[in-house]
Amino acid sequence: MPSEIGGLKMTRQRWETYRLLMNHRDHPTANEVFIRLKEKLPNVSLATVYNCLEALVQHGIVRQVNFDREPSRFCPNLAEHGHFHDQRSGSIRDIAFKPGINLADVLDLPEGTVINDVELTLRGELPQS
Amino acid sequence: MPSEIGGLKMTRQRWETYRLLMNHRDHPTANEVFIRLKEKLPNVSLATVYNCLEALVQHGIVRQVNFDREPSRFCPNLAEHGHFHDQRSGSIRDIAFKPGINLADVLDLPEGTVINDVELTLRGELPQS
DNA sequence: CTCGGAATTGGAATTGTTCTAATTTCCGCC
DNA sequence: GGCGGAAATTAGAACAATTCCAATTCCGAG
Repeated sequence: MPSEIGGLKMTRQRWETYRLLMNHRDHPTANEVFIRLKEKLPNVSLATVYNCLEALVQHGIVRQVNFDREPSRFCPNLAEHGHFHDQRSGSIRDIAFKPGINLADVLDLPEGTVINDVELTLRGELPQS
Repeated sequence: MPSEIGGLKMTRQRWETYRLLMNHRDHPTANEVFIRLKEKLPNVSLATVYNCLEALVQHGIVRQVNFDREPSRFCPNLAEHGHFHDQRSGSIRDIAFKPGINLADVLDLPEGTVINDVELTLRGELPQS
């Protein structure tokens, strides 16, 4: 276990939370993380899961993704990207921008606007593959 | 009062809710709508406000806007646009796409994807004007 | 006018998240 | 190796936005 990531001191719980997100990148909710984490750390509490996720989000190590008012989901993909919720399967999939596209370039923002955070979510149906 | 809008039968409460959103387009929360609506309809209940907003959203007459896990806000601007939350003033402002830009064109989506809904939110600082 | 379905209402219930206070762990220093 | 203070973790209570529920009111067709 590294002693820190991105300036955040790693503890057992933070590290396992992070590893879990990196390992299956299926955008789990806090509660899903909690359930999975208990296999590794049987005494972990839900409060700790929230604490760890918040710490990771604050340090820019993972991103928090919100679909409407559903429970927040967590994503370790740090590249600028959106999220597509497939209404057929219920799954959530990362959506990249086309090469060379910068979101700020396609928006009609006043000169000098500072963007600190962007969230792009889509809902629809992916083609039956 | 029209008898219906977009297929939704208008009632006194739905109509006043809609008018209120159209009149000051400052992205109020359900609770803010409730407080304002009481001036016109003193006996209105918060449950009704939620019902009316839901009916309007379902019929595509207004849009529901979510910033993280904050209370939902409501917006009668139906054009495809994003929302910018100015961290300095706390205000929310509609952001149009640059002319000719279609969001689906800049995203790397599989051929045949159907998009039913898009939500784009930004957070940052608008220039001091 | 009257009946039936839809809308509205107030309050209770639900749910994801945050807070609190108590305990445990971590880490530099003796 | 033990000690002390700070930070992290824990369990459970609290909270806030929203939804549900049962009772009442409204509205339009006949």
